[in-house]
Amino acid sequence: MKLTQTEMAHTLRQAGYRLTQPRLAVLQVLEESDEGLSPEEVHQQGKTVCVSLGLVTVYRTLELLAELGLVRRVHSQQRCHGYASAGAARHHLLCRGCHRVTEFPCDGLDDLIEAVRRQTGYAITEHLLELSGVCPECQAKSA
Amino acid sequence: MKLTQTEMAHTLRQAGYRLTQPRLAVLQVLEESDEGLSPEEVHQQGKTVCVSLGLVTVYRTLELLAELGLVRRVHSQQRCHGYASAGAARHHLLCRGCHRVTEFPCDGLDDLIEAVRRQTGYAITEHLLELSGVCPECQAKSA
DNA sequence: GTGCTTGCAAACCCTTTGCAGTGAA
DNA sequence: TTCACTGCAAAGGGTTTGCAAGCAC
Repeated sequence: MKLTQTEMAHTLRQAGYRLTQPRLAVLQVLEESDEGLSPEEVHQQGKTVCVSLGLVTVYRTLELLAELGLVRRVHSQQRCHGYASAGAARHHLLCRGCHRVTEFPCDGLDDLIEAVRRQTGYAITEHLLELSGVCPECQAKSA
Repeated sequence: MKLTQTEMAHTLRQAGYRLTQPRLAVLQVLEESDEGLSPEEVHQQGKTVCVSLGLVTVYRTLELLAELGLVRRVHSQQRCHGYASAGAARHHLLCRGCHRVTEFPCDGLDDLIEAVRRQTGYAITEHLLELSGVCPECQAKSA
């Protein structure tokens, strides 16, 4: 699921924020990329969309967009501070070859979480599941 | 599963490293704590065990111990660079109240991973599953 | 026109590196 | 005794903050 500019504008407006070129640029970069990007990478690619884009603004924008749920933070062993466009799922599949980030449906997870809740007594409110491996394309390349 | 000093000494020796006071201190702190600790926290607590312990040594020791598999890196939305004593599992349950890190058995995960592999074609080599919520003790406190 | 937003520069903090003294084997 | 290890100090790099100029509304 990708977010359109219209949807984004609406979300920003509703939260009392303005729709600006830098914000559009950051979101566009994340939507056009399948990878989890670092702030630095977002800045580099964002400058092709909004020439005057500053790194500081990227940081502020990423924080804002993450707060609004328009982008999602991606943590992994390799790159700890990645950002990706927000889809519905919280489950990420990382390719260690090309760093692309894919989301996948994860039907069995709820049962699993329920089992853990029963065993431990925790009230579980969030989960983070990241699988990493090699995507079909990179497997083909290395073969 | 906790590691004893003897086991640790053996692991270090086998890899060609020396068993030193700072290394013992760092491991002891992580074993006595149920939380995922930041390098800074390990340093603070470690100084009660090894008075002269320096922060730099904590960083170097954590990296070494992680490499040897004696401690494990813990990533989460809140604290990105945490370390915890290594157990058998890779599944962590974080309490957002007291920051304790519990490990839990996760029987259904292999099936889930296999399903994702079939759907996506990825060769999945690693996984990271972190659940977070509120532990029973913290639930009781806030009640 | 108003004031939220931006970009630059500088401050900040966490982490890493260099080096001489120290202690484990 | 040897040399891996430590701790200090300083460098390094990524992130945040302050402020005047610039746009969205």
